[in-house]
Amino acid sequence: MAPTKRLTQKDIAQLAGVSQATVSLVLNGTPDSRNRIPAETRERVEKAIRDTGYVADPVARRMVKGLNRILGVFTYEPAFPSGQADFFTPFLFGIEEAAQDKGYDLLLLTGAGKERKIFGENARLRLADGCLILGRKFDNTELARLVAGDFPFVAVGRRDDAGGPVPYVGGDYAPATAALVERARSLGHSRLAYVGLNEGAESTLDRWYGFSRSVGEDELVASIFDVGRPAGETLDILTAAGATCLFFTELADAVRVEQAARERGLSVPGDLSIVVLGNHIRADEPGRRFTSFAIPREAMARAATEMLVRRVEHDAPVEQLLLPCEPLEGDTLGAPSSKTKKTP
Amino acid sequence: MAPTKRLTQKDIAQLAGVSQATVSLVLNGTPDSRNRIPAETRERVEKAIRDTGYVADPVARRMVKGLNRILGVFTYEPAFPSGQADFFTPFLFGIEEAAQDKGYDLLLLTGAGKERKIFGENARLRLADGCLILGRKFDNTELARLVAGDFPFVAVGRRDDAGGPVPYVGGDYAPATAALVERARSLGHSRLAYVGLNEGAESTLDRWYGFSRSVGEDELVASIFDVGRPAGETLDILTAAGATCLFFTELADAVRVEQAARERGLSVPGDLSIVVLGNHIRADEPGRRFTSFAIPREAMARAATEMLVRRVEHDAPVEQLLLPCEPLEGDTLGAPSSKTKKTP
DNA sequence: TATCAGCGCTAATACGCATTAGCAGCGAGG
DNA sequence: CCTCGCTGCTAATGCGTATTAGCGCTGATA
Repeated sequence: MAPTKRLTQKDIAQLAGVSQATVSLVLNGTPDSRNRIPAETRERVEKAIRDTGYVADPVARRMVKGLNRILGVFTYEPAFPSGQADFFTPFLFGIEEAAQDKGYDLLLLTGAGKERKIFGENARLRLADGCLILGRKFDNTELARLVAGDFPFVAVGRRDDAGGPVPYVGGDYAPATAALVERARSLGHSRLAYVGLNEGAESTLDRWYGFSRSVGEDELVASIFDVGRPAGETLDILTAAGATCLFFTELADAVRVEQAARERGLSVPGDLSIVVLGNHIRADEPGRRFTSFAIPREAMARAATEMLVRRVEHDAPVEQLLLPCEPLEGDTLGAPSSKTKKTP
Repeated sequence: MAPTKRLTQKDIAQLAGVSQATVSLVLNGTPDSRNRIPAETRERVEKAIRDTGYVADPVARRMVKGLNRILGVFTYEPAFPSGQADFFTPFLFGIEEAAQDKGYDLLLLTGAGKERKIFGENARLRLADGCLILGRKFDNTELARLVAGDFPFVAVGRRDDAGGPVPYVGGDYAPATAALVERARSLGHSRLAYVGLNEGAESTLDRWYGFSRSVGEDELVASIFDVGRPAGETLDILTAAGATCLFFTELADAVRVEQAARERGLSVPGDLSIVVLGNHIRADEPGRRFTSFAIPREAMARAATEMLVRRVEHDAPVEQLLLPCEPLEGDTLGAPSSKTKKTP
């Protein structure tokens, strides 16, 4: 049996006793052409539309021209992870909210059956008027192609140039990181350590730059440019170097090191301060509240959506926006004690 | 900057010195029609395609095929709540997974700007090929209209008839509830109590029916057909009635009553057993693990998506599917003690 | 030699919509 | 009486593709 037939303008036209063209005019005629259709006729058409719930086929509409009031959302990883921390949820919430405000629906590109690629067999993306791109890790080739092309898009999260400026809304990690360094310094810390990658994604780089630029030559007593190392080993290195305040890019590392420290009888922040660069999802678990800064995910997503709408509707120029990250007090940063100045 | 004109099959045809139809046949002819194009010609066409990097316009492609490969997702509440428990996430995950499998994208209906209604000013629903409907609470008028219409849809969660059978995938709460009652009975409980609504949503009714049908006349010693009542009051009533095992539909009620019980020196499940009818999101918090049953949300969503695809593609008949809910052992159901048989 | 069956390809059409040109009717102005 | 312009609509077209019907040709068969 054939799939259910879609309702078309022809059907509406028949119901209202007019031509297909008239239906189209009623739906989206310019003020001048619309004026030429008397209220009586218009109402007949509108009634037929209301009765049937007809909506113009986005595909046909897109073909002939113009906008669908649909924003594409492309995620490099599945948008709704089953396990634990859901990275995308706050972003999606912000996007949904802004899209609803602006009167757009969202098209979630699923990566249909295969690996997630924007440009695949099917540039299905193009059904939407424009597209938001999310993901921990972007494919730079694709990004360059997007930049080169003329399809409106906005990245959530700062992205480096890819053959041209990338429109984005990101978090301003560098100053937020610097502010935390300053705060540690003002509490009396002068022996700092950094644990995290110093290369890779832009968000990672920003943290490292923000840190390294605000830290004095002799303040940085140890760096571990790696993540996921055994906590004991990490702690050995850092305490041997006499660090009094540890900066982590990864919450997981911080959690483990904090635990290891306690097991060795070191109190946090009494004997050792710990700072995490950026709040991570589900950091709001019972127990420790790490000193950190807030990543305004929802606000980023809203701003990105609004930026995209500007680009779609008014062909606005490329914008790049970094939103400030407020410091999170937490309870893992305090004044240094003399006890940790030397390895026990 | 003038948008680069999109490359079309006509361009390729010109380059290869053939007709547009030939290009299309080379790209996606059936084995029989393809055979009729000699290798020499095919290669000329393919070379032109390689040289130019031509890709068929997905929009035109979908247009002629009549299928958009888009599934609508309508939620009666915002899909991504910022606060606390996110009801929809597991559903959305299942939907995304199944849609990706089947090669569909998802259109999140935001209810563009206004109150969420399927049939509103803007019945954008029909943008998609079919639609999944989620929500704690449905609008029955709208449901009836959907049933009467010919737009393919599937509800996630059982829904009663609305002028006709509603296609759905739900959780089979009644037997799961009955199984928990049976389990309590086999542990020796003979004085049971029920706390929750006995009217309203189908999911609520199912629990009550499953409970009331499997409970003997004299086993049910107390019922509170309400939710959100003060815990102390609830506990007073139930213990006065001599109940040894309490069944809750709402996790929140159970949590508060359990706490109240402990404050009165009653141990759970030592002195009082508590059962929650259905696992709720974030029930996996530290502390108590209530005895309950698992609602297979992801599986429900996957099944619903697949059902919808069947309806969209093959005009399959209405199906109604209930998925089993596995019991969750938990630690709040144990053998009754004599201590609770009378109010202290 | 007339016929006919492939072969290799193309013209034509449909998909659903937006848009433009323009038709029929009518009252007003000349 | 003949335009002219306005009103209220419709026919026709094009978007880029998939698909079908069918054309002209060649070589084999009757």
